[in-house]
Amino acid sequence: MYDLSANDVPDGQPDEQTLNLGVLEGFLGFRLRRLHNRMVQSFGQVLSEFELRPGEFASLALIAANPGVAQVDVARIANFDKASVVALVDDLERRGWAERRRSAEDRRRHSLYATRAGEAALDQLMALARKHETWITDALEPDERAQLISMIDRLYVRLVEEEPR
Amino acid sequence: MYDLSANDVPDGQPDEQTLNLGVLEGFLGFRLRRLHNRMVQSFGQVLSEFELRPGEFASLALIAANPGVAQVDVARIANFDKASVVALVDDLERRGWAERRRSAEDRRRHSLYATRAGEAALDQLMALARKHETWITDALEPDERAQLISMIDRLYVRLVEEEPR
DNA sequence: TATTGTTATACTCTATAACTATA
DNA sequence: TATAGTTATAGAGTATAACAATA
Repeated sequence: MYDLSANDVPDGQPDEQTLNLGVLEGFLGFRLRRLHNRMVQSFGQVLSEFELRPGEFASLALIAANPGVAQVDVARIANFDKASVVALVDDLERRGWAERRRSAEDRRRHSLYATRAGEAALDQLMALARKHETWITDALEPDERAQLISMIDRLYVRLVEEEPR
Repeated sequence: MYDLSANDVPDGQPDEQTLNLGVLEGFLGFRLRRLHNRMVQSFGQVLSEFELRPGEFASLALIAANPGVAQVDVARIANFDKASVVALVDDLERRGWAERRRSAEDRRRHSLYATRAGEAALDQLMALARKHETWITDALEPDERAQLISMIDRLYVRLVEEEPR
């Protein structure tokens, strides 16, 4: 097993399997990038048959859960730029999984809806995604998964609400 | 404050501030991407005076903590591709913060060393980074930070060691 | 044959700015 | 004036493949 934490490798003789993390030890950003990167790769492999990007998956899920939602709100919740959502929804429409309808109340807005095909696709995708997530989070104790999500959300809210210091 | 969790928005009337996360509720990948993205942005703002990429920071820290380390080991620990490390070390050399020396034992390898200037820069960078991290993780309870890192590491090890399912 | 470092290439994700139509 | 969506563009991050030198 990889040793991913600090250790006592003497200077000048770094082991091949283990490395001293030095000042990165206890550094959240480093661990987060590393994990996120692996998860994107792994998730991509699991969904490779669909050739679906994480952003499309997330957008489809948000649209299905919030019929009539505007693009700008999808962007805000998923932390996308509104320009990125344009391309994501383009893709979803091309697949026939979602559609834009001009909002009657506010004609600047596109109300987004998942199609029947989109709902069906989401079911399939979720079955795969849930299996994948379960496999990963089996590395945690039963109650840690909810704890982890709670912590991630609190960190995210902190970053959204205030300026970096 | 943003409501980032599920709620009872009725179909067809999604609120502007809150959105139903639907199947994404409890979905780790989604939360992780959102947080990671914000942290990269925020960290970039904090270190903007250095015009330093997260990868350079991590590489410098690993090299400083492991004098003589090979590029391939930096890549493995930080989860970079070995080709990416070439560019990162190029940058560090250009700044005068690190240097390559051909290894005597294995002439395929470049042994990496932080320079005095590199050590000094790392001190400055770490002061800023630590301040930033402290500000963010103040959103957590005192013992949660260590818990979080422990969980992230266990998830990462799971992903590194086994094939996705 | 396998590994280390390198180069070249391409693709995804994201950021930004400018534009339009609507409010 | 401000907002929603769009377009165009550029940059960062990463993955892949091929190659030379070395093991």
